Amino acid sequence: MNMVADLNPEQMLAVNHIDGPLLVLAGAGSGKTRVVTRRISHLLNIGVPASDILALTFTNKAAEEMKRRVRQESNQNVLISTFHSLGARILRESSTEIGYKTDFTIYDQKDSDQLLKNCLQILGIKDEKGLLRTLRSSISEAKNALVSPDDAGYFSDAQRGKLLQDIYALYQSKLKEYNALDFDDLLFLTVKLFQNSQKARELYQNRWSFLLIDEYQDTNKAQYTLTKYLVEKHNNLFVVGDPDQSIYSWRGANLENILNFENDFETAKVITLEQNYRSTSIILQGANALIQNNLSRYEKKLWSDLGAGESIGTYVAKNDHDEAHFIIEKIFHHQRNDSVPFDEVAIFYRTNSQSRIFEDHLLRQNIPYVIIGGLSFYQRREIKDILALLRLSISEADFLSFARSINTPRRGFGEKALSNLHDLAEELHLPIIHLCERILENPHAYETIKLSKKQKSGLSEYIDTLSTIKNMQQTGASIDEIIMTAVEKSGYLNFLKEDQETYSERKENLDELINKGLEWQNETIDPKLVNFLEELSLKSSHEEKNNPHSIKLMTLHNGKGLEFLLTFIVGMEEDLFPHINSKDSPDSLEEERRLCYVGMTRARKYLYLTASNYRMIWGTPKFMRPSRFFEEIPAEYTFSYNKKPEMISEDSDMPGEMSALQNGTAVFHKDFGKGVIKKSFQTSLGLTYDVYFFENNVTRSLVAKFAKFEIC
DNA sequence: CTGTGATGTATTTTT
DNA sequence: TACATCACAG
Repeated sequence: MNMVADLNPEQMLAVNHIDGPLLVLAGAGSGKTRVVTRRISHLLNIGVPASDILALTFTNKAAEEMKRRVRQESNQNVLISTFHSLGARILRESSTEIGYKTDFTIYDQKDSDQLLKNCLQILGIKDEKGLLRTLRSSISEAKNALVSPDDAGYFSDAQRGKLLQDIYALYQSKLKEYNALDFDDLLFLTVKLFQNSQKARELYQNRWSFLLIDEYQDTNKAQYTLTKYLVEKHNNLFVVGDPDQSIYSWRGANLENILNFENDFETAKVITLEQNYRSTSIILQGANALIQNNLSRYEKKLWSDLGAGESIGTYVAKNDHDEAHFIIEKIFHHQRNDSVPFDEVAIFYRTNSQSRIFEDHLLRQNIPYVIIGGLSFYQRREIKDILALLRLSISEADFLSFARSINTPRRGFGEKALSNLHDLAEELHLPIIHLCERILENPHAYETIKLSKKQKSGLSEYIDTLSTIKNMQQTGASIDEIIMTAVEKSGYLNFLKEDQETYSERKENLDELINKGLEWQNETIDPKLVNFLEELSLKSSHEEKNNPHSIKLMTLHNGKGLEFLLTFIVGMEEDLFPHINSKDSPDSLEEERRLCYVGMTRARKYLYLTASNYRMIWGTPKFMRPSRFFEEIPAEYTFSYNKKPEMISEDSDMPGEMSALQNGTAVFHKDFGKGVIKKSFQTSLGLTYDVYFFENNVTRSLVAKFAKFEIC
């Protein structure tokens, strides 16, 4: 194939680049991925061995896509992975150098939270409201900034700092005791490894002589340092990114990394891609106008020759249902008039919790949809329970997984029994499973542990299951068989049957896990359980079953890198987007704006921005004001679908305007059914009724001007 | 140890 | 709303 025929001059320059550092400043929709994959293909064409090349991305999705394209273009397999899985790969190879065993477990965020909770308990600190969250993010922040628990300077600020330092230290030592790493460790410890071991450094510097990095604007200090080490010898670094699309500063991303590229890498060249191949001009100009409001920014002039196109539609709805209704109407409209298929439609929102109302409406209208990201399959209880068992069969010291699985089904191990076991294991420096085995062999050898009959038989069954699983691995049983054994022999399936309500759903999920195992088994060269588990931990958002004709719902963050013919950004209200937590600092406000920019530039032809005047937040109604971002897009690019008479006038918000219905009036509500008014009163939202509904036997407070009920 | 119902408390974004 | 934690009874 001709590698350059369909490229513009700048893209061509980038693709043909071979030696030395290069930064490609690639605006939204400027063909970034194509440039990366073509450049890989070009290197392969001129004789660079595939094994010399390494490409890094932030998400699995991006890595998959790139792999697919490279395979298509050059028919070769190049190592393309996320930063985190690269870390895992390196650390497994060199685990002993950092004091871990090679089969370490990888903890996801929920696991980390649990461990952190245990640490607080050990230190006798009670888990006040936001403490756990704060600690988790502080520790994560520290690791991403390459700060160890013993780096005294960092934790200077008085008591808080000392507390943080203590907990961080304990947390880290527990991880090691359990032979487990958290997500941040995958980067942090890899950097540490390189800092401390010249041997390791050289090994990996020699392994890859060409390094490519996608979304470079989102690198944090750990990733940046890792990059520095990897390219130190050959200096062939090719990065692409767009400062305007930097949306991960809360994960430690440092915009300076991309802005300082030319200083960091002395012989660096820079190429800017400004032609957008995705969106029509009006959409692009609207997005450009918005992002111009950011002060700290490199000016870039994105342009498109795809024609002016449609105006950006805006709509401020009465309430969240009205907003959803508007969107569904538009989806049908474009399906009828422009044959826009469902899979070319995306709804973007700021927070995951916003998906629910759209799900309700889409379901009601029979529109197929998929939620991308969101609550992951692998976070479900039954999945985590089984995975805990599997992990333990590999890494026997993983107390967290032990605590999770020993009592599902109930085997009589409660808080007390667990803490006794934990203390003894710690004291004897024994992996928890080894300790259990010894106790079973010689029940009277340990004073602190007295097992009841139920506990004894339960534990011995449990250990038996584990060793069966271990045996199966050694004798090369397939992954799906192993999972099936874990589910059945452990008694877990029977345990699930106790709750008839949830049984079938949970069973289905486990079946899907088994299927996943089978698939993975078949497409992997050397299928080992450790690797399967690693992939699951690192792939938090698993791809939904291929549902080719469904519309996509996702957070704006999840939308990065994607494009859709018809795109909605919803919930564009002050305090929601921009989010309330971002309002105190100009920097984070600018990041919200970049997020909006990312969302807008996903649209190819049709873009709608919507807000709602009124929405339920945490079960209570709230008035909202349209986002400032509306005003930042010049009116010449937009078209408002609000008809004047429908707008809620300021006056109608005034209390006392409506006269109250009498108590005892029978009403009918379309969601709640028949009811009767029990009380009427004024609130800040105006006239409000307490209505008793017969169907559900509940009394609800409904604001008169929003509630959809009729008098019967 | 286990099950229950009451109570309170939090929602940004992800590898 | 929805989930985790807590108090209490069995």
